[in-house]
Amino acid sequence: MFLVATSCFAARLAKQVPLSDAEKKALARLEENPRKVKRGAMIQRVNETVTELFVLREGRVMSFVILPDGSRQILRVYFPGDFIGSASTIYSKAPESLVALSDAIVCPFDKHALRRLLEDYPRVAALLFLLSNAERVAMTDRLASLGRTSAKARVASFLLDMFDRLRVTDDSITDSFDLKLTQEEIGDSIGLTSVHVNRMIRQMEQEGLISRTNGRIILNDMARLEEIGHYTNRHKDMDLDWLPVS
Amino acid sequence: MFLVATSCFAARLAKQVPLSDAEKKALARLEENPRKVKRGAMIQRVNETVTELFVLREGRVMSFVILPDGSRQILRVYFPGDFIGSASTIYSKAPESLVALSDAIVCPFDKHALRRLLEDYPRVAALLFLLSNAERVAMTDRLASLGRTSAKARVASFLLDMFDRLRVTDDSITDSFDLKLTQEEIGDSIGLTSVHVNRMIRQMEQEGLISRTNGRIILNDMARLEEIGHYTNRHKDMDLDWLPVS
DNA sequence: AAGGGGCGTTTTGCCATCGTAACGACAACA
DNA sequence: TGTTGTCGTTACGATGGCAAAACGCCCCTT
Repeated sequence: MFLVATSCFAARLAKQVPLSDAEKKALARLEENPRKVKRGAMIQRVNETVTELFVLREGRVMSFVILPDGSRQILRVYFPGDFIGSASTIYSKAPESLVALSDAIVCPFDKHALRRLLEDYPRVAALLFLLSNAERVAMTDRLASLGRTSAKARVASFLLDMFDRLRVTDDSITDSFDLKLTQEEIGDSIGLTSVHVNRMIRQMEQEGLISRTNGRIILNDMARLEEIGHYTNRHKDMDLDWLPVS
Repeated sequence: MFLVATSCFAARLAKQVPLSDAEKKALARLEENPRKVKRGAMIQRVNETVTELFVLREGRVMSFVILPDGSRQILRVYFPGDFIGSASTIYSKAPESLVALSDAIVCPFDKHALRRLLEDYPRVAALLFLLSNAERVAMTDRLASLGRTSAKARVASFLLDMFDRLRVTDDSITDSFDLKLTQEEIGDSIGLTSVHVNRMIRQMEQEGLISRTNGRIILNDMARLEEIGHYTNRHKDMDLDWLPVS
C-alpha cells in the first residue's frame, strides 16, 4: 500500500478543489515510479517518440525548443506538483524538449494510464482540462508580454509570475525567492539576450524595485513591478464550481 | 429534431477521429442557438463575467488583449469549427476579449452544458483535453516565433499557419487563400507594427515567395517559406489512438 | 595557501532591426 | 463629396542584439 499523501500532484490539485479519496488514490498511482535526475539531464528530446508523461515532484524543469540557428526559446518553467508533457498528449513525437534546471525528481507514467484516469474519473478529466486551459492562458500572457512590451516590462512580469507560481505551493514565501535560473535562462524565456536581462535587472535594482543577495531575489515594490510589467495574477479569481461532483 | 450534420464542431472533430452518433448529437446540442454577429462586434469583453462559451460556425473571430498603453496583442484567430472561449472555462472573469473579424455566426452555450458533456462522454472529454493541448502547442510555436525569430520569419510562419489551419476544414484550398486580415491585425498577432509587416510582405513579394491579387495571398514557394519561418505543420503526426473508445 | 578551471555576471562599443510619425493614394461607402 | 479604412512609403531614431573581455565566485587539486 502507498500513502495518499505521497502524491504531490493530488496535493496540488486539492489546493484548488476538494478531492475524494478515490480520486487522490488514482492520481497517486501516476507517481508510483519516481526517478531522480541531475541538473542538466534531458528528460525528453524534441521529435522523439513519446510514451510517457510526467509529474514533477521536486526541483525545477523547463520545456524548450532550439531553432535552426541555435537560439533557444524556453517555453515553460515547471515547479513541484506540475503536470509535465501534456503538450505531447496529442502528438506521437514530442514537440518540445524537457531538461532539469536543478536536481529533480520526476514521476513518469504511461500515456495509457492517463486514458484510464480520464475514463474512470470524469471529474479529474474536467480538472485536467481546466489545468490545460490555465496553461494556455499563462502562454497568452507571455505572448502579449513578448509581442507588445519592453524588455523591462518582460523581466518584471516574469519575476512576478515565477514568484506567484512558487507561492501556490510554498506558503513560506512572502517577498523573496530563489529563482535558480541564470540570466541567460531568463532571457531565453522572455526573448532577450542575457546581456540585456542583466541591464534590466541592474536598472531595477538601482531603482530600488528589487534587491539581490546571493541568488535570492527580493521584490521591494510589487505594486510598481506589476504596473511596469502589466502583470495580472491569474491564481486568484478561478472558478471551479462548475466541475462535476465526485 | 435537428440534423446531426448541423454541428460543425462535431464535423471538425470527426475529421480527426470517428465519433459515435450519440457523441455527435451531444456536440450538436452545443450549437442549438446560433447567433449572427457583424464584423467588429464584441462577443466577449475582457474582465466581464463569463457564463457562455462558443462554437464558431461561420466567419472569423479573434481573441486579444489591450495593454494599458493602448497596444493590442491578438492571441488567436479562429476559424469555422473552432471552440472559442476555452480560456474562460477556469476563470470567472474573461481573460481575453473576443471580436468578430468578419461577419460571423457563433453558437453560444452555457458553461454547465460543457460540464454535462464531460460527465456523460468521457471520450469527448478526452478529446477536448487534447484539443486544448493542441492550442497550447500552437501558442508555444508562436511564443518561439515572437521570442527568437526575425520579423520576416514571423510573417512567413504566420501565413503558413493561417494557410494550414484553413486547409483543415476547406479541402478546396491548394496554394492561395483569403486572409481577410489587415496588415495591422497581422502585426498585432506577431508583435510587429503594420509598417513593418508591410515592409516584410513587399519584400517577400519582390523575392517571389508570395504574390497578392486583391487581398488574396498566393504562396509561391512553400518550402522556402517554411525554412524562413522555421515553421512546423502541427496538423500532421497527431496521435489520437489512445483515446477511450466510444 | 596557491593555483586553476568552470560558470555566471558585469561591462563596453558598435550597429542592425524595427518602431514612430507623418503623409499620400486609393477604394468603399454614405 | 466628404468620410473612413487600408495600404504604401519615407526619414529618423531608439531599443536591444552582438561580440568580446574582464570579473567574481565556487570548487577542485596540489
